[in-house]
Amino acid sequence: MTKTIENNGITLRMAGDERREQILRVAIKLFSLNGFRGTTTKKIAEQSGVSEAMVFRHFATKDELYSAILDHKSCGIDNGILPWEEDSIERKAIAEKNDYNVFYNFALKAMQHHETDEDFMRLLLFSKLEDHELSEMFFEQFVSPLYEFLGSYIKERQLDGVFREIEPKIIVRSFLGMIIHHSLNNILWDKKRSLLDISNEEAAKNFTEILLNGVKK
Amino acid sequence: MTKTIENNGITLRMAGDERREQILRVAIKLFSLNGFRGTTTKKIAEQSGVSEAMVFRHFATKDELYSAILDHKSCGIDNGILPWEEDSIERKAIAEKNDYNVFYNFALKAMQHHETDEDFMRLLLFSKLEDHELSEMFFEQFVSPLYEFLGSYIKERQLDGVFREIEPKIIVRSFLGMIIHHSLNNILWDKKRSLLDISNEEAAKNFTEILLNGVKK
DNA sequence: AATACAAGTAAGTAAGCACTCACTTTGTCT
DNA sequence: AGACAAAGTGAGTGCTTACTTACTTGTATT
Repeated sequence: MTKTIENNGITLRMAGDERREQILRVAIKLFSLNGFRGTTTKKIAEQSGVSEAMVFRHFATKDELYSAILDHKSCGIDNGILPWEEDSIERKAIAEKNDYNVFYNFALKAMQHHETDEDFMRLLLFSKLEDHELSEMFFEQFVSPLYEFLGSYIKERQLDGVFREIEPKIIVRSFLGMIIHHSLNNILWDKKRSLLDISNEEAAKNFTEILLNGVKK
Repeated sequence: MTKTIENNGITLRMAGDERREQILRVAIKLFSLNGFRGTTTKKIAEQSGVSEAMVFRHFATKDELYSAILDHKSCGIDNGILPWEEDSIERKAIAEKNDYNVFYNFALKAMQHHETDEDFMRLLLFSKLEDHELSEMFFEQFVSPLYEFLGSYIKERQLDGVFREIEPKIIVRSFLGMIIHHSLNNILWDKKRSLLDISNEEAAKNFTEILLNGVKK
């Protein structure tokens, strides 16, 4: 077993697994900032503090390095359990049919997550534009189940006679549109919040109120 | 004056201006598909049916070619007049304070435009991620005035006592979120409409109804 | 202390990139 | 017909890229 040794604060040697993970972290950061094509293996090596040869010892090709991100960043999915399924507040709100809490809590958690993982949002956008597999995987494993989840709650509330008879998927799209577009504005287009500067709580509250008043009977 | 000559359907020689515009059109297409970094001057030359040297006769550098797009694609702005300002239906709806028509017509026109100019949406996304100037320009010349336009109508209707007292910009963001997120889904994430397959008219109708019920007193 | 193996590197290679230059072809105008 | 300018090219340039090879260094175990 090799051990990490420090000398004047500069790491000299690492165990294989540690180095592998470090290179991966650097790669994720650079891919999210500059895209796949805009990131060179040389830059990845430099920022990892090793020679380019080491990058290729751990990952046979640049493509393999990209693919390894798929395993590392599992789209926020914990061994098959989706984040809204294991959120106790969300589950309670659904059980109680507390519409406001269901949508407010979902929106807030989503926007908080976007805020703490800007890299992933940029990675997703790049992967779609540059035509890599990450976006497809995310769509199948995350977005599709999400439409199912929110859609079925809305259908339930329509049967309860509380929501108007609108195609549930359109309601889901409207709500996700508000949330995702807002996050995209904050992360990408208007980082300085010159158009609109509100807290996640305020945004979640307003989006939820507009949606619920919009679909309630 | 040179003239375009055809031989067996293959264009042999073009006037300078014609060739310049053709190269620009090809470049726009390729940049929108593969991004700036993903597009080579060789490919641009090939698809334009000329040698690489000709590309550099018309545009000194690849960067200059990108910048020329800014003049060509003026973001849908006709010498300073924004599309919603010259739309007669929109102006009529605003004069009559017909809320449904104001929002429905805006949403429909926007989504129709997105549909016919997918290239521009991809170009915008790429330009933001790859950090080019196009997105900045679009933001200042188009998005900012749009918030002003919709925001001031909403404020007016709040003073009329028809809309609830919500920060107008939040309402604008909610509405644009529905529209843009829907277009982005259609163009980028879900081209096959596997999640939701509705016409622009249906989408505009539903988004408008949800928003107006959401903000009306 | 010797060994053995993993971590690490310097210095490549071939292909691809943006960009150049010396040159040829073509249409127009006297 | 001959001169001239503009349209067009082939064969480069030097640089960067992903990836390789032959080699050195460090350390845990015997």
